[in-house]
Amino acid sequence: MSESGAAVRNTRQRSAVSALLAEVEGFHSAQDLHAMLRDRGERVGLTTVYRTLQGLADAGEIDVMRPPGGEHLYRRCSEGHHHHLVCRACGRTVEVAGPTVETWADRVAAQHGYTDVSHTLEIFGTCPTCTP
Amino acid sequence: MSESGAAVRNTRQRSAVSALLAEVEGFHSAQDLHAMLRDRGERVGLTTVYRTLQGLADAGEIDVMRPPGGEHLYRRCSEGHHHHLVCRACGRTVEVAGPTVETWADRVAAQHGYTDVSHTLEIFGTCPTCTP
DNA sequence: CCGCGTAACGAGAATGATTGTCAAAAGCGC
DNA sequence: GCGCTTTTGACAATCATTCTCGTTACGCGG
Repeated sequence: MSESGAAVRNTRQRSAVSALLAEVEGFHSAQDLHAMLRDRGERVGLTTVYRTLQGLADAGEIDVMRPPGGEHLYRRCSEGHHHHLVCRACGRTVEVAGPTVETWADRVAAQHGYTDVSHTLEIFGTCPTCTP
Repeated sequence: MSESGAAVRNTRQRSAVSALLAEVEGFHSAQDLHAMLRDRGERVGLTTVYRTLQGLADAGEIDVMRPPGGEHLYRRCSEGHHHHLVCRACGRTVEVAGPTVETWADRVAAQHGYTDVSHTLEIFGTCPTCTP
């Protein structure tokens, strides 16, 4: 019921999604990834892609971003906590670490008595290549 | 066509939305605000609420937040640039200023050659009242 | 004060990503 | 190999937001 059993199974579809995320670069929407899998010949349902991505996100194995555009974007990222510097023209992404920010956020939250703190931070700009 | 004329008109509906935002506290969704206006007896269309909110957001008079939940939340905030510390249980919000973060973000972006930099930052936690 | 041109309004339909449903198929332990 | 349980997947449902387009009314010049 809630313990002892194999709570997570190893399925072909799950592997396919993981493998794909390991290969592609940059952020992609769920529908994007679904289309790529289909092109590869993998038969995976859209519903399953969504479910798998949510699972991976919960497990902390991938990062989720919600750009102003509206769709969720997923990406396989390096292990530690970090943030993203995204070009708003071409989408090029740079991972940046900001220990100062982490500390500051925790401190500010603590000052107000908030616990169980998390935060989201995205930086948008125009990269050198896209600058006219 | 594009100049000299009154590009923006002063309508009853626009005033109503502004007035409502001036009174309420915390973040509210567009549909939320629309319902409140209706309760007040103001006859304003949902479409107009969306349009007005977008306009105010573009003008920088209100802040927009995109919580994991999925809907856009709007709030009348203090003038300067700042961020939000939000309780994920009761929604209580604290405005916080983070000069360090601003500087850091600009510097990091500049190091990578990115220009025209902006950023979004939200801090989530559980406020003292909601802590078990 | 009156009338006109144009921006804003509003009701409903359209859009489109995400989530729910439920019968069928496939893992994993035995 | 067998059976129970999880997972899958096609399709429908949901729901916030956007679009359309005829109607309304603001603001200004006359």
